[in-house]
Amino acid sequence: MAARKAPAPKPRKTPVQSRSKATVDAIFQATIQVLLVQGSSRLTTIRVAERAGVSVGTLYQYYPNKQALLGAVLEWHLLRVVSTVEEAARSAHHAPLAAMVKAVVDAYVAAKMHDVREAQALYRVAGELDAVPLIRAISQRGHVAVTAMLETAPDATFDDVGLCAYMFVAAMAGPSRAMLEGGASPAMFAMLAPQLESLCLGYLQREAARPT
Amino acid sequence: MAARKAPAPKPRKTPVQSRSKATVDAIFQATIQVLLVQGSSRLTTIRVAERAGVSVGTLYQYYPNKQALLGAVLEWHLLRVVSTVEEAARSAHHAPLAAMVKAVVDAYVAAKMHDVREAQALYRVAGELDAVPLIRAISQRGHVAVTAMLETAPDATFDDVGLCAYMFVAAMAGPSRAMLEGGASPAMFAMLAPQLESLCLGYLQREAARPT
Amino acid sequence: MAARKAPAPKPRKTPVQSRSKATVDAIFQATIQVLLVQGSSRLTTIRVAERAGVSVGTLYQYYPNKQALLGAVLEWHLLRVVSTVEEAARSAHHAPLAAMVKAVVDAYVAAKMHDVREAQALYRVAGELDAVPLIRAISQRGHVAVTAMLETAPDATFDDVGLCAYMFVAAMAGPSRAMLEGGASPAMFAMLAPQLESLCLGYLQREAARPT
Amino acid sequence: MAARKAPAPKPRKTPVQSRSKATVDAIFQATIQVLLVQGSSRLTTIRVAERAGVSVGTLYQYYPNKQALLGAVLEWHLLRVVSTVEEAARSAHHAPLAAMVKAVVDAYVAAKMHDVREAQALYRVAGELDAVPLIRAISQRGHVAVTAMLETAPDATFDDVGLCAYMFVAAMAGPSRAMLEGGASPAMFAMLAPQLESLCLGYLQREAARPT
DNA sequence: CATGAATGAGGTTTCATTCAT
DNA sequence: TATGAATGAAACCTCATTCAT
Repeated sequence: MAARKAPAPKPRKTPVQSRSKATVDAIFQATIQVLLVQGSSRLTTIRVAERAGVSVGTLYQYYPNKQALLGAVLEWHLLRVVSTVEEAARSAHHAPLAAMVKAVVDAYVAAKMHDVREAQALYRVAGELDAVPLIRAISQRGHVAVTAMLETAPDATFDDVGLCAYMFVAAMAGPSRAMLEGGASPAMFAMLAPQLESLCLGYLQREAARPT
Repeated sequence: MAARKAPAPKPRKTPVQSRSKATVDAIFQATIQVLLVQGSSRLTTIRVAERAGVSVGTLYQYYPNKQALLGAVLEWHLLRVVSTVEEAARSAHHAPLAAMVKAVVDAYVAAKMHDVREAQALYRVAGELDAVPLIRAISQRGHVAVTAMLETAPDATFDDVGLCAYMFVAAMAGPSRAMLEGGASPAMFAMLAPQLESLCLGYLQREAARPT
Repeated sequence: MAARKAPAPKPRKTPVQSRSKATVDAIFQATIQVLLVQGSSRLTTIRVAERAGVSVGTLYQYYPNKQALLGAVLEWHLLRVVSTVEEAARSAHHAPLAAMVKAVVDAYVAAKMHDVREAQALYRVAGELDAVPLIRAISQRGHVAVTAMLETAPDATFDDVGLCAYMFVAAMAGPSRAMLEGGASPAMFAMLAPQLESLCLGYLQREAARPT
Repeated sequence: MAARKAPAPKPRKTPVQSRSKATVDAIFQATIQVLLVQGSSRLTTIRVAERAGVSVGTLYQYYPNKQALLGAVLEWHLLRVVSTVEEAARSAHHAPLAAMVKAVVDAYVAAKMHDVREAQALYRVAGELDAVPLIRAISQRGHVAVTAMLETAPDATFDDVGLCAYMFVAAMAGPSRAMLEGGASPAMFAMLAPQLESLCLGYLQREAARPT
């Protein structure tokens, strides 16, 4: 499943003229729009170009192929989520464990839920790409930030901070995706953040309490 | 994403004859094989038929179209996972909370990790279908089983057992998928089950301790 | 110029049904027709399919891509020419040198001029293919046949029969192509065969007369 | 193949300024480079312009379209070859037949083999153009020069000098191309010139000896 | 004049589905 | 009933050419 896929190529041209800048932006936004409105199976280069108000040829001036385009959009999305988490983690340094968890969970939920369907759709297309390296690299940033934060907790010390940070971040994804994929009700969504806090805090407190 | 899709058609023929049964099985296995070996974008009806050792025509005798086939395969996979969880839950009735969690987590991890890549690939194609109702229905069975189990816990009572069961089941998926998608090391995989236990037990104990 | 090119793939399906046989034949003939009527730059798979009276899809059932199709047509043409030469050479064993030359030249000119424009067009497309191995292999057959013939000449012996055979065959191509490419008049074409005889016979007699 | 094609347009601007001259030269060289490095099917105007260090727009200032460019490059190449032959022919006036042949063959082989692959590639693109008139016109110059030379031969007279000159020049192309297209060994290439001499001299001597 | 972004027709190829055998 | 050849819409991508800057 990995061997078949070529590494996702990068944009082929850096926009030097201002006209270009507007065009790439339009293509970028159009990709997300088509993904949301039409679904991943109807996401074609022609439709993206049409929605962006440019011709297919123009699209291919900036992205050498469909994969490159999708890769760029996915990266942009992941970066947005991870930077939100990074910032939250940084702001919670030296806070009590419960406050740390609340800060990170709130940031994560806010970022993820902000564009609920966008996230959904992007995870779908990620499968067609060889997105593993990208996802891994960006996740790494989240783990590093959360690890650094946990190490400053005044009321908890961990045997394996890295592992705890990994589980912390990964745990948030489970119920989030479950609600997205299962089409949960607004009432359920309202409970997501507090429940995630409970989930992660319960875990971290257990791990902090463990005998070395 | 949902409005566009017609409800997934059902198999058009119930396998009453043993020959039919064998054919359907072959098609099932072939679908998964092609998905794993060639990837979702190369999953074509002709390739499935070839791998199953039948003709395309025959395939279309059993499934009116590609969606119906994928839906059936996905359902078959989900049922296998959920029934494992159901059985584990049933067998842990009246056990202490920690034992319950261990039973369910072990069953879940065993079932999920058994066909690691199969699960991955199927979730991918699930996006192309209108699989939400199916996923919701089958998840529901898992929640019901876990809810029933939790209600018999001798050492814990929950304010909202249904919600706790939901979070419990959903939480397991987060780190599991994270490891699959991120291509974790064997060492990491070895820690999955105990860590999931800690995660879920920490959560459930917190929730059980809460004041009503 | 060689490294860029993948080896021309072979037909992908052997026609087992009689309907298939007719289809491949039609596609084959259509390719030549389009090449002649429209020219090599207008030779598209769609046009070939249309002319063959089938759909593009059908064309691709028999040839995995355009190159494979062109390769097959080129091979067929070359085989026709070389087998004509082979037969002529075989029939002239033990004849006097002049008769040998006349036999081979006449056969060559007849085969080449038979489909003048076809030969032209095919040499053009050959450049887009990696046709070198094919051309070399088939030329080899011609050289072998002519070498064998020359060795039986009662009135001439050669220092290096292989080289002489090579030059003999290659020499015929020069004026032939010149007339084709230069668009010679019918009067010129009429002189081709006798002139080629003179050319080749002059050469071979010189080489036979040389001191070892 | 001829009726479809409009007469190849001429360059739209004569290089009077030195900057223009340099640009035209750069475009010429770039065309040949792209042809050799990327192949005729990847010979695009943008690639030529890039390699020449100018913009497409500039390229179109000098040549109204791609055909005009290719025509100009082909003409430039052919002129170089033919002028070599002309010079050799002129220098061999009044020499014995054997010396004439040697002079012309050596010049031809030197010119052709000098840019072996260039010649090959150009003949390929020539097919896409309506290059027949051009090729004929330039060949004509070669024939005229050789005819003039042959008429001064002190040791031979020909019934139809024009025809003999035509065959002489055309004959050289056969083995030359055969070696290029067949990818002959260096040993074979070393024998090309002497063998061509033998071929052409044999022919011319036969023709000179013929009874009127 | 030079530039290079934009165009869009057209080329190659794939694949779900049908239907004559 | 099973077969697999045939279909053709539709996907991806390229490239000669134009024209606003």
